[in-house]
Amino acid sequence: MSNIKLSQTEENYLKSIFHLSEFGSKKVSTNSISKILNIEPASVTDMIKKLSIKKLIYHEKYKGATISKVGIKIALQIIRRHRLWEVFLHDKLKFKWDQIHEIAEELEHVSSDKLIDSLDKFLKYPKIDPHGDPIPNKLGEFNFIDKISISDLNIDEIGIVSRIINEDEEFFNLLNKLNIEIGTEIKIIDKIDYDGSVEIKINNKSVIISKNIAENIKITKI
Amino acid sequence: MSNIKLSQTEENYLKSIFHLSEFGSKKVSTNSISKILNIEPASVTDMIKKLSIKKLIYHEKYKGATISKVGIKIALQIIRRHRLWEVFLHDKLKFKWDQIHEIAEELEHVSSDKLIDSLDKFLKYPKIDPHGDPIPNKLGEFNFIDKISISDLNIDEIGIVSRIINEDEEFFNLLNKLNIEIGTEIKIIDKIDYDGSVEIKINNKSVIISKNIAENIKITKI
DNA sequence: AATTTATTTTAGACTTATCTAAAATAATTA
DNA sequence: TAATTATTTTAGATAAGTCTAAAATAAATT
Repeated sequence: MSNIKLSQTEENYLKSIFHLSEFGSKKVSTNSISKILNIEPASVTDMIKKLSIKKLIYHEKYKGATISKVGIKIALQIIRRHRLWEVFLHDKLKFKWDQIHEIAEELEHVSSDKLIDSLDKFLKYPKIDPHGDPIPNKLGEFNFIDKISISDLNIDEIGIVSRIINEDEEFFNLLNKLNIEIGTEIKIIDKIDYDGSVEIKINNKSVIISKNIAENIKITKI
Repeated sequence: MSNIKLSQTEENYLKSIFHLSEFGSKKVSTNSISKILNIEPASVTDMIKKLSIKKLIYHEKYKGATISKVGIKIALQIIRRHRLWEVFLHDKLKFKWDQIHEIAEELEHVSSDKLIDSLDKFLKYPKIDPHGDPIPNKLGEFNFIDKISISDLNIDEIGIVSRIINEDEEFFNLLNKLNIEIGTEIKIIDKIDYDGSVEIKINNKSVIISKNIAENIKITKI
């Protein structure tokens, strides 16, 4: 299998490149990696060379990087590890939704496959993490995520909250206050043309949320 | 508290020095660290200097190192993390006794205190790890471990297995075969003068074990 | 006590991952 | 399209952690 042993740093670059490439479909610029990882572009160039040599990405000078098949496969395993640990932290250790990401960033680099498969089993093979993001299985397969947000529903339509984009503590607190979590049923009461705000009903209580908030909450239409 | 953030490498050195010093009571030689960590003496000297500057150890040129109070405190926290993860791997993920050490070596470096305290709670504050070693609490306190082994008992005395020294797979398999685990009651039937072998009774079945085996099994006399 | 052996340290080099400053290339705009 | 601006790469430097070879010191042996 993916017997290429990568350093934590290489894993972090690869994961970022995968995310930026939107599942491998887009070229990724040196600058965008630089911004996401908070590392100078010159350093990014060095690592791009290194990952190219290992054939995890392809790279043409001055033209951005593309992640390879093997690269995608490895990235998905890192994401699998990250999300399984998030489930563990949230469900078992009772961490709050907004505190799990940082710790999972460290745990995801622990390299034992057996550990991850045992953890997966222990957690009963979860399909999504606490943010609603899908968890790849050991083959890298996963369910595609919902692409529509509350803003995309029409009046009187109903959706189930499936994913939270923003991972800030403030956003978490807001959702708490609104009684919104993964699985919450939301009905659209009104859409305000003026600024894109949306009036929604949750547990029979109606509130108005801003366009920005509405766009950060992905839903499955029912 | 111990807000000094150490690298994984520094943590590993400190842990080794702590173990070699026998709870801080003995001077530790450069060579002994070198052997335990499989790193050349010259490199060990460099790290000794580094840890000295941070006051985690004291060091006089050519005279060995002594671990400091602060060093001990930090070492105990690393050991706490290691052993709690071992309990998790063994009890929750159902790893075998001999497969947990290596993975715990990685997990112990994940640095969140909140993570470890939550894990401790989740595991119901265990006092010993699967090898029978004591787990320090968050203040670094722990129960002292038994210092006598099967060899130290006299004929007709009874002990409870409290700790397994040797962590090899072979030794694990042997114990499995003998039906010996932490908590097993063992009675001394005979001690063979010729080579120090010991005849013992486990669950009413009697076997003879070599001196070496007997010395690797610590017990609490009852 | 003098010599030999073992241990520890110094000196200098290498790798990984980073940086800054400058050069090369690409993209944008006037 | 020429000039300006932005992006990317190169060149050279630095810190952490390692190495080998040689020097310094300590311990053991004759």
